[in-house]
Amino acid sequence: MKHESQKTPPLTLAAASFAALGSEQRLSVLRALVRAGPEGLSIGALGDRTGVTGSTLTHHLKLLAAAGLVKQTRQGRSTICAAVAYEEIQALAHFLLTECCADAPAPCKEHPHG
Amino acid sequence: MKHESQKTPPLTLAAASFAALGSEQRLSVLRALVRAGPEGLSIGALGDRTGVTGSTLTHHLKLLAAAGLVKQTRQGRSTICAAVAYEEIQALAHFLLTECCADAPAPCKEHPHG
DNA sequence: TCAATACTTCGAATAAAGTCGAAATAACAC
DNA sequence: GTGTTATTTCGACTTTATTCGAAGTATTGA
Repeated sequence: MKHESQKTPPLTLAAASFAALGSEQRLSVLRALVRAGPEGLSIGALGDRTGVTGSTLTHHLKLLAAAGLVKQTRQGRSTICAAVAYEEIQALAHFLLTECCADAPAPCKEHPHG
Repeated sequence: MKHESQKTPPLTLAAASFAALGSEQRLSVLRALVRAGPEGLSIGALGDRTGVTGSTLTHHLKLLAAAGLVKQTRQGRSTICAAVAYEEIQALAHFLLTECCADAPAPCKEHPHG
């Protein structure tokens, strides 16, 4: 933990973020957004791609946005969603692994500590 | 990320793994195991550390084991649990990010592809 | 053998998520 | 203004998860 580039979210937020990823529908939605890159996709386009109903999509996207995995912006009458998963996933992985082997009798060599 | 040993789990398993991480109780249990390192902890020791009831712990650990995040072995009358989260988390992150920007009009430079 | 320990399984209660369609809102075209 | 498109909110319902205690299964030690 030399430089502060990696920040670990608090337990509650980390759990909420993992939970947001813990649904097949939301996971495929997020993957579609990751594929789409920074320009994102509208809710409608996501519906076309995933076959999920509009109101359900709105609901899922709100969860993903609350978890910080997706950023939403209004553009005319469309809502454009873009994944910010890259940084988030790194932070989540860091959250889980940052104290790896901290209580172990011998320090571990396999797991590089941040 | 040296050789091609990064394998991406199928959608269903990935979602189940993320869901297994999406509970504060399970997340703190797993973090205790990550802290404990490869020697792991018994269910009883986990109960002492987290204040979770035995049968509930058994239930949660089964989920974590099914997701491949924890490995359980019987040792006498104790069940020893150890995190295998490190590799799993890398694989999950890879699952989400491996096709990053694949559909984007311009290839992205920020996100290194596996 | 009997009793104690360490978990696991079972069953049932409560809580939370997921899903949908219909009505509501908001932006645009005319 | 009216009508169309895109999304959101609402209300109700179904499904799934969480949680617990009591009873059950191994394992060990006396």
